[in-house]
Amino acid sequence: MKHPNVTIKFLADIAGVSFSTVAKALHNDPAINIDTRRRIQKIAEEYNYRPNILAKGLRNRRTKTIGVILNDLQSPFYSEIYKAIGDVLEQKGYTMFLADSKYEEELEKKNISTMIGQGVEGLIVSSVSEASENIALLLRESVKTVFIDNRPSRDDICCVYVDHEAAASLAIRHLVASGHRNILLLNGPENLPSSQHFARGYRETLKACHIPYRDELVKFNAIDIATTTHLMDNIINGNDAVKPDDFTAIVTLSDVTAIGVYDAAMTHGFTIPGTYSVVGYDNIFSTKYLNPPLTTIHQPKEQTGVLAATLLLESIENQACNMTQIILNPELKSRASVRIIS
Amino acid sequence: MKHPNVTIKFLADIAGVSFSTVAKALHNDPAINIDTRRRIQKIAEEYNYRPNILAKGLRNRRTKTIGVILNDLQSPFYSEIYKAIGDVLEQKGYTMFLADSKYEEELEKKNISTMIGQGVEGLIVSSVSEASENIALLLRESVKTVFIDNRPSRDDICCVYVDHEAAASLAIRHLVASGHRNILLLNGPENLPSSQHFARGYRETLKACHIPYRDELVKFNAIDIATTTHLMDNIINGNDAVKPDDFTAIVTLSDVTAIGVYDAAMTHGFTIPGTYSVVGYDNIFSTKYLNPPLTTIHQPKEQTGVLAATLLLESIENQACNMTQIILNPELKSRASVRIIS
DNA sequence: TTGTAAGCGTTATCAA
DNA sequence: TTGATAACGCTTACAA
Repeated sequence: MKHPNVTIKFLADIAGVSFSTVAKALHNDPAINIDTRRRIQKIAEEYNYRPNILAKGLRNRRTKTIGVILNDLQSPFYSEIYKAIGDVLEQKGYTMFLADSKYEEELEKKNISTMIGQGVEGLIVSSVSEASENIALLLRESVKTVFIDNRPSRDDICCVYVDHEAAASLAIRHLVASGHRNILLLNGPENLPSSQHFARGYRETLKACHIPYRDELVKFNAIDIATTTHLMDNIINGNDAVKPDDFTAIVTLSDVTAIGVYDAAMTHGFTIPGTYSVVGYDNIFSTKYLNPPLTTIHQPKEQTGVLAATLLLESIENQACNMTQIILNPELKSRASVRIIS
Repeated sequence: MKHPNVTIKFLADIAGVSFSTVAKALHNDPAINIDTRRRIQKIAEEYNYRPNILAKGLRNRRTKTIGVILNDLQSPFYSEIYKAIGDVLEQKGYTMFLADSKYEEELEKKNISTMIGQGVEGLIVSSVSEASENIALLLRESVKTVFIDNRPSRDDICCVYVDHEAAASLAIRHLVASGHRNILLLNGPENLPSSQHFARGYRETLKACHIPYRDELVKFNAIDIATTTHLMDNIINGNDAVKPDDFTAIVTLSDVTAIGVYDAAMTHGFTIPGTYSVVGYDNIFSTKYLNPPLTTIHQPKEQTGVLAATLLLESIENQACNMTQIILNPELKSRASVRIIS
């Protein structure tokens, strides 16, 4: 019942023909007698023959795999993106490697290296820092890459991203329109490109609204609930440079961070939007059902994934050096976590 | 600056030695003169040499890749699991293929086939139906497999899962203890093994509580918000066999489905737990912050991923035929979505 | 200490 | 219409 390794050679022995005849028959080469072809195909089926992609790839330089490297596999924001990527790939017959860089530059570098070693034909990366662009740039000749989730510093690389400055602006203007002037920014890691863009949008918009910018109101931190809760603990308890009365609203780089604020609200008994108004970013699916429903800036996540994958496959299949840069627009979802103050 | 293909042969030319000397030097073979070794390693570094994994894999039958096949990449439930899987793999130097079967048997089969073709050394699968076990069983000789998220029908395969019957029992008993006797079960797809186990737990527990089982109170449906909302619409509008007054509580196979009920509550104006009490399953991270916080049955997702990956790697590295079956325990998280009625 | 040669499973070219 | 042969890049006896 069990056969050691069902290879072309193995089938050739069984069929009593040469292995190259089998190869041709399996490719339905019309040069081979139609009956022999049929017969061989039948045998292949019977023995459950599966071409060895490694050998194939070695020979053809094609592996039909692409790598996706993101900063947090668990985040609903990213999962919606690679869900979409996976769908496109599946449809086009590609397989997806997935790796988590955890916002760590070293790990990202390692992931890129591993994927290239695995022979991926393309890469989709949400990079940790500007530096990582350089890595990929260095390697661009060998692997096509599409960057997502941030605007690269150079314009000769392919990317799909949402304008984070515009997003921050949307958030700030909404809060200002609701009467807020002291806005705490709970940003992501400092080296993260999107953090930087978001912070710039925050600064510029405050300026445009004639509100003085205060450096201490911008916090760079890891994007997770525990870190955020801890930070809020410190603020509420007076152990931070920022005091509880220094702000009336909070803007976050991510809905996950916003949920961290909700968590702190539960433990410290402050209320949203009573004590603090909160505006998130991403619009992950559960935010609509939070208590209170979170006002947030929507990112077209599925679209990001679809576009990135499509772009990548196109540039792979056409051997073209694609430099398309697609900028998607954020959108305000006004819900109940912002209070109007006088 | 750019070199066509940095292979061992290429390095050999540069170093002026034979290619096998290079191969050995790169493996730090002590047979090679230490100076030559150093020199070659330096050159390799300089030219950014990266061994071709395809060739390596072809030769060694080792690809250092494993495949993960799940039913819904986007679900926070699964993402927590493969986050954990990815962490274990990364640490052990493996790369992960990820594929989505969308609860479709055909797609699952295709995914398994693709992964095997890619030469994965192992597979972690949350299978769509009992049938798919057979597929993998058939192929067990070639690829080690660990099943997660459901109890297989046979006991000679390796798996890690939470006892869904126990979970359903926990949910039902909690509701019964709160005075509920008419409980709607919003289950998953009918062929899904976990749906079946959950339904059995529901039935058995009702029986144990001396509550008559009513077949029409069990709904098999896709696990997503839209489907659930639609179903609830029909019920509320009287377009379903089940009428709005037929039940006072709802148990769901997944927190995502529970959120669908929350969604329906918003549009139809019924309240949770006022109109209906709700108990979810999975304990995905956002449930704690919903309005109201969702009472749910916790599954140890991270642990599932870690155990599955560890088990798999062990059986790969020891060439052992591992048949461990690990059963994890669910846990009630009592929050505010269940009302006590008299 | 270094080099030669065979083989992993394909594909593709050329000869029979 | 079929078969022999070389090549993809690597590992590993074995020979020099």
